[in-house]
Amino acid sequence: MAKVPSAAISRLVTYLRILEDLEARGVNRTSSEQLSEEAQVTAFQVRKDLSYFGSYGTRGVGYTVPVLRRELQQILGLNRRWGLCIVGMGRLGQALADYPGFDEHFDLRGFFDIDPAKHGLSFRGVAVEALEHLPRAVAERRIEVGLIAVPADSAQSVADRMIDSGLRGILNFAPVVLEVPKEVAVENVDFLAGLSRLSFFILNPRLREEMIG
Amino acid sequence: MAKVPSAAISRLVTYLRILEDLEARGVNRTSSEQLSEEAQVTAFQVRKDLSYFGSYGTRGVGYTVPVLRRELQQILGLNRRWGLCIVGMGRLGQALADYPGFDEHFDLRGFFDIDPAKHGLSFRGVAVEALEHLPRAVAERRIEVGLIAVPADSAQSVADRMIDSGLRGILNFAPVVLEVPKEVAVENVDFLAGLSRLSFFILNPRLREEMIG
DNA sequence: AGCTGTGAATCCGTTCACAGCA
DNA sequence: TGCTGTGAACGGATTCACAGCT
Repeated sequence: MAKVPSAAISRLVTYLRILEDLEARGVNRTSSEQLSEEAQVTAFQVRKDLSYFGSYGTRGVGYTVPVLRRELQQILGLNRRWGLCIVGMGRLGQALADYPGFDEHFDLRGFFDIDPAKHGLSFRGVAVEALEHLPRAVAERRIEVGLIAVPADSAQSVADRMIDSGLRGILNFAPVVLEVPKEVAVENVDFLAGLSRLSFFILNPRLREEMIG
Repeated sequence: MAKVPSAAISRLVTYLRILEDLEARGVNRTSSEQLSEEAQVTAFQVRKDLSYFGSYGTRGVGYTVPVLRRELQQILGLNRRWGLCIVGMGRLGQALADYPGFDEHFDLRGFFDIDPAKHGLSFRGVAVEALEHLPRAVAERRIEVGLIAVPADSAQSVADRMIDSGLRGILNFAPVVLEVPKEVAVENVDFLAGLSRLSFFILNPRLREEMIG
């Protein structure tokens, strides 16, 4: 299964979300056409994206919602729950700690902060700890993914400690380009970058149209 | 200036951030080489990205930090502040309301929520209002960009009201694909999608390497 | 000599047309 | 017949080599 465009992975996440929604609404059968409308891509795109990983539909018929949902979960690794920790329990970290959306596929197993004033605060029944506890927590609680919610100037050092502790994936909310070894996966979720892009697109509606997006 | 890859815009945002940082540290001169290291792209990429918009450096010498910073601000529309409002003052909306990073280029001019219990709460000296006030606020306070921090199932209806109110740009934190007319710019900042991708990349380090990212 | 700026070449992702199967 | 699955064509983005200034 080599040669998958990385943008395809993002679209798989979207398809999965749509399928989970369809399934919750009791829909049993769908098609590349329907998925493409919901995801706002072409039906070609949907079929091609799926074909990188296998054949999950029935020709002449379509896809069975629970079947395709399960396959996509499997592909994305969302057929199991991942252990997650948050470093940086400022307002953003706290808001994320209480965000209900994690529950489906992720389990919050640790909160860390350098500020002693935060230690002992509790979210979802889990206490905030000193950052020094990170390595042990990662090992003992099977934490695989770390979420960085600290200011930009300490994000790199937090990332370093996460990697030293054995985390293999980092979700980075700080507006910096992290340097990490290639075996560590990083996703940047920098909403300030999104805002900055918005201003450009508002100024250049014509150009944005040409870019399709 | 037609034919700009849309990914180039994201990189310009990164370059700008690096330049602001260099300038704050008193650095006056830089090069495509230095910028490329910080942004983790190639120097070719940096020069090409800039060349879509003009020639801002000096051959044989490099770039003058404040000059290039100003040019990028101009291109991205960040040489002025944008009026911003947040709809959905749950924990995420509240955390964002207090996030200091906005200040440089954005000005929070309104908070809205459907829940009357939230009305009157105040952040940064601005009170939370009923969603019904949105159209008037947009017109009277020059609000250009709206940030959606509501649950997925009400995100589309909030987007509709934002567009009716005259907002031209939407930063969407809800995990849904919004339907908007093409003259409205949307950025999705869905961190759950980022997490879901992470799980895939952790499972497939080999494949991720092939994808470069 | 040195670093930027850019047309041309290459690479990669998306689109397409249609083959394959129910 | 109908919708999926996919090799081939296309187009857009990145890489490159070098021309252009200072």
